[in-house]
Amino acid sequence: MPELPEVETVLRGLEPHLQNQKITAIKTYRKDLRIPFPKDIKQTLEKAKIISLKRRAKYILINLDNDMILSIHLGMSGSIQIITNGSNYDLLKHDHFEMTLSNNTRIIYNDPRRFGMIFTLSQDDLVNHKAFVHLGPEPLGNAFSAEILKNRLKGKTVSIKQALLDQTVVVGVGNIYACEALYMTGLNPEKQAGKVSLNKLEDLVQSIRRVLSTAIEAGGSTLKDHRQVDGTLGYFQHQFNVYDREALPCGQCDCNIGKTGGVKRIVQSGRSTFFCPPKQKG
DNA sequence: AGTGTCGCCTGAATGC
DNA sequence: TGCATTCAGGCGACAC
Repeated sequence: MPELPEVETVLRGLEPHLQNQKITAIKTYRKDLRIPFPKDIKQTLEKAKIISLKRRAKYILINLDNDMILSIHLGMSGSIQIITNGSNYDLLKHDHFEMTLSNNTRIIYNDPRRFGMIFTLSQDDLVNHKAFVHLGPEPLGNAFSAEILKNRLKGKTVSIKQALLDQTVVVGVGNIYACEALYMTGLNPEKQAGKVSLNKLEDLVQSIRRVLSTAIEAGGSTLKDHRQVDGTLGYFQHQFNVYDREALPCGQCDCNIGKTGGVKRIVQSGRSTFFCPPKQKG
């Protein structure tokens, strides 16, 4: 469930703890997540120094001074715990990976459903690695625009909702923010992707940018709150306009709910879509 | 190449 | 109470 904003929030939470630290120990508590841990992960990471943290799509990329990158994907249920100053911590069920740093901080990855991925790659492989080579533009970057989107949607017969979830179209948008962005744009999620006008796509691009930016801001405050309670970084709860609000009023509701039935839930390609029919006719 | 479906995985919620 | 079923979803694999 972590989408771009949650991943970005986790990254920002990790950054101050990881930057310029040396990795002193790596432990794996099982052999795989969604994919196996690299066999040589210990050798690759131990003794390396962390230079910087970046994000590409929903991947956290930790750049090391040995020209390698540690890539972490939270999948659907991944979260990260930061234990500082050698505080006591008993491993929990589903803690699968642990990294100890020279500042005596422990970074612990927990993932009940194990849809996440942890792997390493070299800087040279970044461009051509199969996880990254087909990815579309970053929605918050300069390379994302209505024209680009129009181009990528050309001839697509799938719904605009499904297209937004397609990583080759645009990255970082998952089920929740796809629903929210379409609501904000007043676009019907079932509209054919290739038939959305350039004008509407202008609106959609702005909506995607806004919904993601707002969520990142919300994540920032969540981060503060979380740090006071414990060191868990991961998915955070947020107020949505339509997502998970079946039969309830939408965020900007001025409809007669008795008549309209409120937010509608449909299933597209096996995924729930929530939308407000009167407001999303486009 | 584009599209549709399935499987991975656990825990919460629901059904009988 | 207890057991079985359904659902959640990011993303790769696969079939057509």
